[in-house]
Amino acid sequence: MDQVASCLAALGNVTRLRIYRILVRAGRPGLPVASVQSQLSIPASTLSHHLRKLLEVGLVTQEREGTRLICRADYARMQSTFALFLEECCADEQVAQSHSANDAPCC
Amino acid sequence: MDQVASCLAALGNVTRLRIYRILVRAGRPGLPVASVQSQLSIPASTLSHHLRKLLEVGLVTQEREGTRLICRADYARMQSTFALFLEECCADEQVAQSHSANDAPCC
DNA sequence: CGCTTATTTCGACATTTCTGGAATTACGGT
DNA sequence: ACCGTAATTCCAGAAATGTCGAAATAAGCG
Repeated sequence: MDQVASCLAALGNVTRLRIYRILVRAGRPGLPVASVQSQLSIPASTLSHHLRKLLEVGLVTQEREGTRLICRADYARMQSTFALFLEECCADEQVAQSHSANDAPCC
Repeated sequence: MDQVASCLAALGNVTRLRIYRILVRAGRPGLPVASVQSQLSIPASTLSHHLRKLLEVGLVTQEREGTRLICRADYARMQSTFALFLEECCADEQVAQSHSANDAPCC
């Protein structure tokens, strides 16, 4: 629960969401930090702070490749972050006797 | 983008995540505020603040039923919040010539 | 109307977050 | 060893967030 919340909090910032989106789109090969920066035009220190937060919660991994640092989205962590909602949907719902027009299934 | 970020930020707090989870599990019928409170044992004012934030971003709706206020998770908003990631996964990925053992598809 | 239950608003405080300039470390090439 | 590029850490200030008691508002009931 805490882990999910911290991941969501990490993504709940427009700048970090942009960063993460870029990495998600980049797929397995990932991207060097500088390449991410060039797509966002924000100061390097700001980017570094945000990347660190994404690293801390495990949504992103880094691997050094010579002078550059490759960032990749961790898809497993992404999956486990969102699974909570989709799996538990209406788990506690009481079955109603009569179904009205508004009773479309929620999931 | 901003909307998605604000929804994720709203869920990126353990207390609000618990509240939202309870409502997601409750399904279409929803739950009155007091019922949510009894499952969390937090002060009413604190709960009210968090509920307001969930309302503001559209993740939760409220409807008065006599003296009680029924809260429901908005499943459409939940869907649109998470869709971004699953849909855009590796959209920008370059197709590699050779596939190594680590090249499992990410989505 | 007055009472009770349900819920929100107000106010105030401590804590965390976001931002970015300046200095620092990391790495490879010459 | 020195230089240039890549990236992080340090620092500091402004702004937002989380918490909750006390007071206020809303709705039904006798």
